[in-house]
Amino acid sequence: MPYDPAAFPPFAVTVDLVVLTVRRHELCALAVRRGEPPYQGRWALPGGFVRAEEDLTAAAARELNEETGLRAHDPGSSAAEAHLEQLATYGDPQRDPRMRVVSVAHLVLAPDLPSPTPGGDAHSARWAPVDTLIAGPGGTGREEEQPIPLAFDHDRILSDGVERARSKIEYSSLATAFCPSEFTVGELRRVYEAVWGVVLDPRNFHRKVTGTPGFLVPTGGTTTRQGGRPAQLFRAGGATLLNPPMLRPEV
Amino acid sequence: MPYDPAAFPPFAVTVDLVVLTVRRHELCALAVRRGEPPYQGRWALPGGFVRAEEDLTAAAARELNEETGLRAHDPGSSAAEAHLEQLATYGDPQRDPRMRVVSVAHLVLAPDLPSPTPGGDAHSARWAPVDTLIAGPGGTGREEEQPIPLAFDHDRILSDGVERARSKIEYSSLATAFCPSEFTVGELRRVYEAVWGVVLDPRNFHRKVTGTPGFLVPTGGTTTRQGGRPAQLFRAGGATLLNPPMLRPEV
DNA sequence: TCAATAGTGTCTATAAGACACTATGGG
DNA sequence: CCCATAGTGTCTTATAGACACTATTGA
Repeated sequence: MPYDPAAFPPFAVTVDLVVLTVRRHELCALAVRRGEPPYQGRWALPGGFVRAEEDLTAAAARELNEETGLRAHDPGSSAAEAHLEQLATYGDPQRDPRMRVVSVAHLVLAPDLPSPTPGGDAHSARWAPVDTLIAGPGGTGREEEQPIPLAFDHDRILSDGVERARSKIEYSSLATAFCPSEFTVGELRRVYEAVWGVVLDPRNFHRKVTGTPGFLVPTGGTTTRQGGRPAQLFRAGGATLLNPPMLRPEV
Repeated sequence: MPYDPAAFPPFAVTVDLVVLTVRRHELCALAVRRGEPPYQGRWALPGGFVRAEEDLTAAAARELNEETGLRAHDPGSSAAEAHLEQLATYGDPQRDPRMRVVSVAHLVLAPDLPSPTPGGDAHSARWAPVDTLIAGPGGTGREEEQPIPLAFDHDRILSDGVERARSKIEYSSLATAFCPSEFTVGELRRVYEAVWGVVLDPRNFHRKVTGTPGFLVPTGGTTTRQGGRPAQLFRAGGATLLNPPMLRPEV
């Protein structure tokens, strides 16, 4: 196992971001339009090179802030917060036609942003329902149309990120990362329904989440922003792992 | 977002392997002794550079075969099989004092090998109980001694790999990857007990695993290699996800 | 008034945990 | 014989899912 620093093959290392949010009861991902070849004009995931003295997580957080203005889970910051975690690394030798690029993909779960178009240098960025970006498990995209594939291997990265988010809200309290800092049980339920693409029983859901210690902390306030009877407002509690988990309906 | 191929900072990319097995009722990991600086003489995880035209998974499988002779889940091969999956990527700028190295760690779950010392070019390799390599959650290693830290950030990589294995056997049938091709329910239970470090009720365990469709397929044979009444032999079934999952006792 | 959502209670089926009991080999 | 492990059955308790019912707002 000779470990010769001079003989290593050179790689470029990038970070790509799967940024997910829930808008209008739909799971949406952030996509940017490529302005140059390869894949010019196609939609892609945001991302960029890791700098020479930069940690991988720091690079992902920097790209996220440049694209959306979000800060990655930075307590005490005035900027909006989002959950950031490493997703997986993609390094097929052919994934970029120009050179050997290894991309460390990260997953971001963000609350619905007030500004529909993110700021920063991403002038041609949009939130797109994931169904319009990638084909669903049934093999068909929304409205019976096949979506135009994303650039590079970003279809696969996005699919992996969506599946990670879908499974992770089962056994963790991460679904609250899609909500504003104060939210109602009904709003949290609509997050689950949008991410999983199912309909949940409001009464059993209420009993489940309010009965799990540490999941939700009541703030004392109420809101009628969803219409109907005023609902209690909650903040995310300290619990990160849910035991027993939320059960995703199947079949 | 300028994407200039000529301006990227050069990285070295390696794969590191967390190879786990169960030997004598203990969860063990493969460790190799470093023969050169840095960290000369210290134990480390096996690994090596990704070649210029090699996929990440292929590089991990190659390193695994060089170190242990195992093949990664290659049906139809005569060599022993093991489960291989990507674990996570580690890229702290300071993790290797010589240069910027990004390591894509992989997790391997292997059955107990007949040869106690793996072959290949790893003359100073050993299977070590994970408790003797890293401190447990209580902050103490086995026998009240603090283990000597592994080279680089391999303590953290090994911890992450062990935790991944512990949680993954809850909701998947991956525990069978630690078993030979034919095994008994009792042998599978001892795998769970070794990986989780707990004692499970043999009767409830038997009812649970034999009642989960697709988990185990009886081969018709029996064995008395564990002593006592002859036990049925099983092969791993086609199911990969267990629903409902195995429950890890807590507290 | 009605429409909408919030929230509670009750029943049933499923499954986990505890544990008594029987079965079948080897020394 | 005893001892080990394999395998089955039974009881209790926790909880998911279905769903009846009440509560509180705005239009």
